[in-house]
Formats: sequence, C-alpha cells, structure tokens
Amino acid sequence: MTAATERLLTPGEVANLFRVDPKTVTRWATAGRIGSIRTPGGHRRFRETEVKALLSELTTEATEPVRH
Amino acid sequence: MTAATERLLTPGEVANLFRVDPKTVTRWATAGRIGSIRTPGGHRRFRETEVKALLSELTTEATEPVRH
DNA sequence: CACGATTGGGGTAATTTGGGTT
DNA sequence: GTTGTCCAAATTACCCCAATCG
Repeated sequence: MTAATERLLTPGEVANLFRVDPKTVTRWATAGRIGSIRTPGGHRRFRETEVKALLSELTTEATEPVRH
Repeated sequence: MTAATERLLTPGEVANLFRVDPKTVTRWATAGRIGSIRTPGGHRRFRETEVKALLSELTTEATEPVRH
C-alpha cells in the first residue's frame, strides 16, 4: 500500500529551515516564489524536495581559503 | 475504462498525503469537505482519484524565478 | 537622506492537534 | 488502527503597520 506522493513540510518547519518567521514563508507562497499545497482546511503545506532544492540553490560556499 | 474496483485509501494514507493527522481527515469527511465510503464495519475509505484530484486542485506552483 | 522591498509584531478568527474516553 | 465525542493548546491564516535592509 503505497499512497506515495511526496513528503510535505508545515510552514513552521520551512520557517525553521530558513530561520525566518512562518509568516514570511506564507508570503513567499503568496508571491509565487515557492509552490504550496493547501489542505482542505486552508492551511499550507510545502514540498520538502522543493524547499531543499531552494535552499541549496541559494547557498553559496566560500571560494577563498582563510588567510592566517 | 470503468474501474471495476476503484483504489481506495485509508484515513491514515490520506493524512500522509496532506501531512495532517488522521483525525483531521475524519473531520473533513464529517464536514463534507471530502467524500468517503463506509465499510460494513463502519470504517472510512476514500477514493484515490478524488483525493489526488483534490490535491492537485489545491496545489499552486511557483511562478516567480528565484533571485540570486 | 530617500526609496522600494522584505520582514516581523499585533490582533482576531479559523484550523489543527493531542489527550482522555467509549 | 479506526470510530465518536469533548476539550484545551498550538499552529496557521489574514489583516494593517512599523522597523529594517540594500
């Protein structure tokens, strides 16, 4: 029985990942910067893969070594 | 194409799809927000097609490109 | 300093959750 | 695990507005 779809995250969980207020995550969804899924009750859920992709997409690693 | 046996989902499976508590799914059924089928034993089952349709109806894709 | 965009706080209403019980 | 109900607490939604950032 695999009703497999995709793991979803709550607004609060996404907010913790970005270290932001849940309200801000809601704004991202409203602005179309991130896809969202509404529950029949009106709450939002976010795809984990999309969130993590967004995270790494916006991540920049250091390119220069530290000078001592 | 008439599906002789439509695939049915348990409350727990529907709950996983929406990232919600099984109790909440039951409330949706009671509130008429989602159709349900009763087994002779009194348990609920949900049409997979209806659930998936509901899922895609409530899904919004990201429209704005990510700013780098 | 001014500007636009983003963010977060406040307040209220709705939804969701989890415990305890049958 | 699921049903049904009650109830308290946490989370979220949605509004406006001030503070902050680049």
